[in-house]
Amino acid sequence: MKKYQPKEIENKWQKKWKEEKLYSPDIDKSQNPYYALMMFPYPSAEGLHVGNMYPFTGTDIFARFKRMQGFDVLEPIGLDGFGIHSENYALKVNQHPMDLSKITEKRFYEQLTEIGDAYDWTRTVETYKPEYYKWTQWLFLQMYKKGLAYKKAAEVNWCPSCKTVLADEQVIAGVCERCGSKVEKKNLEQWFFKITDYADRLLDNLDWIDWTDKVKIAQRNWIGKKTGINISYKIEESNEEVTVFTTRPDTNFGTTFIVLAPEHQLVKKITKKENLEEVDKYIKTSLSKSDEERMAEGRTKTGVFTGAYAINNLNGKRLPIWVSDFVLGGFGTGAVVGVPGHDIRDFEFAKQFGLEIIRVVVGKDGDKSEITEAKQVQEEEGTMVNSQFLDGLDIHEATQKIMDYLEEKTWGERVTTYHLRDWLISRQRYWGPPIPIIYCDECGTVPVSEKDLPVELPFVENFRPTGTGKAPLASVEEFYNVKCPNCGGPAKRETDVSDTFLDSAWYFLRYPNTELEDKAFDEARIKKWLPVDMYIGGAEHSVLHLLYSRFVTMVLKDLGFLDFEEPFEHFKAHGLIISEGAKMSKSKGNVINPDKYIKEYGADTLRMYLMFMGPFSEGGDFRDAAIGGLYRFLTRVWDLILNTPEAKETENELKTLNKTIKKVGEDISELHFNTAISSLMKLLNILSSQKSASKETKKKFMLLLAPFAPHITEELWDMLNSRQQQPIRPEGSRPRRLVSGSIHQQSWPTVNEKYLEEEEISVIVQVNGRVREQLTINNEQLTMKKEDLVKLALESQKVKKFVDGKEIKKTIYVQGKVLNLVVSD
RNA sequence: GCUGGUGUGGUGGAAUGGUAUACACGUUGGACUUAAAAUCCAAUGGUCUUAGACCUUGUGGGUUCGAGUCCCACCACCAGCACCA
Repeated sequence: MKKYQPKEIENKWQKKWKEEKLYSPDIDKSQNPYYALMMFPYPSAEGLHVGNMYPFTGTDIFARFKRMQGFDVLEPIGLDGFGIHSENYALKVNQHPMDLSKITEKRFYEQLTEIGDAYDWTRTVETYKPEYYKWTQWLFLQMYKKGLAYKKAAEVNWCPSCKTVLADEQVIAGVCERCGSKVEKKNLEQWFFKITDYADRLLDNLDWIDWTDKVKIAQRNWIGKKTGINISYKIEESNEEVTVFTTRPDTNFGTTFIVLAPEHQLVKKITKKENLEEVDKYIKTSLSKSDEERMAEGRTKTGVFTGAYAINNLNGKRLPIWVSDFVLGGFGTGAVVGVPGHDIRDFEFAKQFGLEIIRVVVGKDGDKSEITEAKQVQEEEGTMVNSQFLDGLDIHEATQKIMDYLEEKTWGERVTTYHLRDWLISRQRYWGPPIPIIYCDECGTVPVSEKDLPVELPFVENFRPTGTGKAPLASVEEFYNVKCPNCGGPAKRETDVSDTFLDSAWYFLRYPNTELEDKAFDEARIKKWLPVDMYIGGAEHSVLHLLYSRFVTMVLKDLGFLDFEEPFEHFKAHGLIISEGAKMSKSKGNVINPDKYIKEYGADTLRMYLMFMGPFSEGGDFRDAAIGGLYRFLTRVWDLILNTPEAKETENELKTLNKTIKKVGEDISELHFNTAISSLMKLLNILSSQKSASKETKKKFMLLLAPFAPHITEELWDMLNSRQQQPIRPEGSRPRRLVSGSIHQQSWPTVNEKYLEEEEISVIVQVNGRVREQLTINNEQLTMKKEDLVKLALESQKVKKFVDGKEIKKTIYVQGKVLNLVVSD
């Protein structure tokens, strides 16, 4: 009797699958394409931990299921090895990223092989290889041609530790997404992509794409579309006007002051002589404040009076103009109206400096008194007061009415603003694709010609970031000194590299096209394989990768390269596997290595354990306490298939089997792997308790288990069918689909509806909503009248006991489910 | 502060408004064994001495014949955003 020894069988099949190219669909000839993709990973040389393994495994189960459903599944893999992440690690271990990437790649692919994922190993993508980043640079050029890539000087986020600028999306609560350092502001000239041009489309499409809701919500919030109005005020003793942006013009009769951002260009023009010194001092200190200092200040308001006044057109009220850094230069018009009665920040500011507070809204608490405390500040709801023609209106009605009024008087203009900013893509680092731009004194900014791509990243011994605002490539003369492609005169290359998120913003287009050298992608292949049918990944990329990819896809559509504008019509976010209550990280020392579990129990057990732990969309805390249970399950499966006598199938067996086929299929489709596994366990329990199973049942059980535990099922399938040796195929030919071939090329079993019907139905009998009895009725009795059923129920002593001596007031019957008798007390 | 989400046995978790605690782990008892491991069988939410009854899905209300599920309020935790006007 052969024992279940995972180690022996797993390596054997992994090798065989790879040799036979079992999971490589014919890209050009596939009739029924299905593209299943797990979000592009950026592994480090340290290897994957079980938290990393988790989403790969779930995606693989789903993809294997789709393959068995008859699709030609493309399930590719690759890695994003460029970027700060990999470079910082290289710095830490003091190795060159170019050398390190080779180690990382090897280790990563080995680990994914060991876990048994069904990747198409013939078409991998690695972002740091010139044959890939050539096309990343090509993408930059397309952006440039379309006028969507531009260079400007701006206040940008600077990470002092990574020594590079960062995109807004990469600054999390004021710290660098990668290293956690406090981010500073720096004024630098940088390349941007005009993602804001696509804000509305990025927002509107969210209505129809099938994505995990919380990710859609995060994108909506990030795009942050708001409609409001720009109102202009005349400034006393001046020809200037100040324009403010507000979403709450309804409260405009409550305006008592105006505040400008320190960098607002009007500040210098309107400040009175006697206030000039103080204002200058304030601006200097506030602009030199680091984000850290500003955060430390919290909500405490600082500010300074300019001495100037604006006039409110509505009521002629004089509004003192202040300067404060709670107003952001980069949002709206960089100026706000101060309505301290109905905006908490304005209230704090007014309190700080003793400015007037006027109530113009009464909330539902009915408080009409003077506003002296923060808790009286009404922001969300209420009725207008002290506002002339707005009095008595609900604030939302008032908002529309006054907007109409202000526009009619030409004192204001409705506008839409966004939280989304343009995507800053320059990085002053080494490990990325050089931005393909040349600067010529004569011709100005000249894009590198497409035929000259790639602009290869040279091997630079000292790749350390400089911290000067210039990239390491800026000290490599042989790199940056070039001839202008236009005039032939001396010119210099751009020495910044692009953001690694650009590498990953289009990789899904490359997978079906990896061997093409003369184009990024082939039109026919794109038509066949894209958009991605199922995309699975982490919710942490809601506003990074997922937003950028959508933007890039839209641009490529507008340029005529694609015929769709949403790359991922179905996106499901997976949960996170944490450890000891925290995300796994080397620094916390809570990383769990999968290798030891694979060694001890095998990959199949680990796969199943990870999936059984809880819902895939939730993740969970990894404790290995229960992993033995899954190993036991697989051992019992082994025993069932090989050592349990075959017999004619029983009625019960067929019923459970068909129920399980239905349940497992539905569950995998919805990524409910944990419940799919539990129903497989139930099936096993029934088969082992009856101590026999038919050959057909055994086979179907194997098929259902195959996506979860691909090795053991392949081995058992092989034994069940006493498969003959595969004929030796000519070099490079594709494996034929053989009837007795791999289990992973078989069809998913179909449900026989006949066995889903129950001929005995149990109806529960409740008295006053409490369960008292369970009646078993047959199929014909299902349609019996309520009255008859009540009679039947009353025959039961258990029911009688609770009904006797009481009046039955009401009966409710839900067919085949529940009968509730309502009796008086 | 804002926006989402979560809260169920000793543990991970399951439950289209209709038998709460499926499945698994753990624990206890038993079988096998000289013994242990492995395996198999049984029990396993709580209270009351048992038949049986009552209680139980974070807390408090509500809707309903019937609520873990729907509504309101609150508490706790998690995630994302945040001086965005």
